[in-house]
Amino acid sequence: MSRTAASPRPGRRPSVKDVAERAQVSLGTVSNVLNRPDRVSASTRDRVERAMADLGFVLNESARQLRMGRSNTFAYVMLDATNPFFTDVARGIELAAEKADLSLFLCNSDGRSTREGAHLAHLQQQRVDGILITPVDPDAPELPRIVQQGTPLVVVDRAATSGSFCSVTVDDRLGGRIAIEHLLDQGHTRVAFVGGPDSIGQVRDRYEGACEAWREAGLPDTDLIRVETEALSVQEGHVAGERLAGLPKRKRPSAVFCANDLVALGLLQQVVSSGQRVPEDLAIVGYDDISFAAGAAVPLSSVRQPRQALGRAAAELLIDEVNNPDHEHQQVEFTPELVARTSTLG
Amino acid sequence: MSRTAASPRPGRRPSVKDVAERAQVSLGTVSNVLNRPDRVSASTRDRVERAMADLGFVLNESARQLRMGRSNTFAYVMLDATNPFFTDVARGIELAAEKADLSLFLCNSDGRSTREGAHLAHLQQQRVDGILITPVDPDAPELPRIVQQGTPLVVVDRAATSGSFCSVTVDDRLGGRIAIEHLLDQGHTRVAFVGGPDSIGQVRDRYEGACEAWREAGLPDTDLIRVETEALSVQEGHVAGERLAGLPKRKRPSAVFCANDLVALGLLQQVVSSGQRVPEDLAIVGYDDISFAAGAAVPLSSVRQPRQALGRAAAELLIDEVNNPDHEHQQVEFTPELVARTSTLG
DNA sequence: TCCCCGTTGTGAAACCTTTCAATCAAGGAT
DNA sequence: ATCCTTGATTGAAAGGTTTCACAACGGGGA
Repeated sequence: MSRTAASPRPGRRPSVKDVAERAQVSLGTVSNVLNRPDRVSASTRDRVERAMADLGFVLNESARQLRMGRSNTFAYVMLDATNPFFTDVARGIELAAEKADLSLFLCNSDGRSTREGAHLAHLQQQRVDGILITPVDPDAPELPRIVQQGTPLVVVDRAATSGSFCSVTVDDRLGGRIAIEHLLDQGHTRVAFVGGPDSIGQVRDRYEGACEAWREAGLPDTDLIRVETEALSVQEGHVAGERLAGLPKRKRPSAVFCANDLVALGLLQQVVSSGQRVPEDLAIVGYDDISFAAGAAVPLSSVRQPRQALGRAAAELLIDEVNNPDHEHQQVEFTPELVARTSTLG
Repeated sequence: MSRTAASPRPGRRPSVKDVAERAQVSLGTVSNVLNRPDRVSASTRDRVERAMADLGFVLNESARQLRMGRSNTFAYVMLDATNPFFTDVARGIELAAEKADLSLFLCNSDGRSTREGAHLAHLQQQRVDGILITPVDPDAPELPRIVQQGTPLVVVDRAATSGSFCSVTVDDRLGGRIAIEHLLDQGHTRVAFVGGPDSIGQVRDRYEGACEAWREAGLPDTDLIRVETEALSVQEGHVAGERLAGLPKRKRPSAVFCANDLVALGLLQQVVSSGQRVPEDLAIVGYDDISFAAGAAVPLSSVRQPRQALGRAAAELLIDEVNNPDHEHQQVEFTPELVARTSTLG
């Protein structure tokens, strides 16, 4: 392949100054064409616009930001960009941001604190107007520090512990509770909770909710089995399925509650392919209701979270914080909802 | 909730100047601490660093960029952030970028040209060092224009038509061909191709490859049925399943080749839930081999693309273009590979 | 004819950083 | 005592934009 002729620019890119020169106007006028077109006569405006087109002028956002002190940009630091739950949340944020004429950058921490920290530092230096984040650790001291240094921040899908920012969550304890109550309704008295690691707050809360409901039903603690996974992935669901199959028959649960749908789908696949029937031999309920849940060959019952709404609410809180001097930090909590499908209903 | 005491900053954020003042050094020295720490004595360095910490100094990236003329940032404009294929590509890009000490911003065009255009304009203004993009339309005149205006660009998963940039692709015709050849091997003589809309280049190419293989096998064109969908989603796969079921029995295919895995999974679910067996009644092969494919209750055969490698290669080409004055544009093409699972093997 | 006002256009200052030539101090060699 | 060298520090310029006080111009009213 041959290198195509490079653009004929003389090293530097055209600036407003160049445009001004070519259009025979002052620098300020060019800026006016850009920002207050009404304050400049039609004829000069034309001239300036033609000059911009001829030169291939592209405004330098760094310079503008430097001058203006704001960037009209939000960023969302996701915990796991490959989990459909988070991409849906991102979609909700994006829609709200678009409506408010803000750009949105997505960053992926991939569950690693170091990567998260690097992203945060960079975003702060970029002077984004606000940061949305689903943090690896919501108690990390960086978060309040960032706010304190002047960049507003909203935590998504975890509760704010520090009082210095808003948060938007779904009630994970309640989610755990309704999942278990549903299984109890179906007559199950021996159930496994599959998920982990325990360092993930969402997992802890869902498990606790499950325990509460279990105890209230008067069932013995020992009949709610805990199977801990190393991650919330399809792969780990598979592994968990094998571990369950290894249990002596009488200890085996008749139903499983998975900490998220990825795990549930992995488990489902393992269970079905090993010849068991779902839900007759084993009922399964997942969490998140990602779009693949309904599409599984045994449609998966799941605890639905309002994913897009979650994102939208978070973005709106941030927008308020940026624009409204009387903003007060809020903790918004959504309510999950059980979607019962074949995997628990026979 | 009460508003927590705002940070005690006096309106403005601390700049190097403030740091310099507090540390009793000149402005240039602070910059040296930041950029060439070796060129400043240990004692002053300490003093400066303490001042930075005390003031909560955060470097202003806009100013730096303005001065330096480069941002050390790439961006990837994705076609569909909710499709696992693209998030995996993004992951590959991210890993390569991280290794080269570049930040990566992700943008989602969501298949809409207008959104894509808005993102591109904004990125150009931000002066990102380079753009990776899976375009809605690879022939859009914006792409060469952006390059011509000085921002290098690499097209991902589509071939470059203009000679002004690199591209990284997977051979979609070959992918279509091997999918069909696999089905022919299994003895199928009546097959449907499901996917659309036809405006998507990937869909066209895969279909053409399929046709070629079909003709070479000497089978009549009419026995390769075309079922066009409105999008490449799980939902649309479902719809397509219903349409197939509506065909008179003798016209019904014994196997289906889907343009991507989302469609295949939707179809699979519809087929299974309507009581047919896979692959006995209907064999299914998908495309992309996303992680949910292996995890489907009938594990899905699929044409695997090297997703992460695709992203990595694209990022590396862009890095070369940015750093190497002798860079020559290249079209890199990867080869897809069939992964046979239960959905075609019984 | 003169004054005032509204409309256009101007030019310099400010935003914050990096760079580079120049200065300064101190110590070693002559 | 003087000169050189080395290493540390300085100060000013540059980078592209927006803003704002101001000038220039023309026209309407008195």
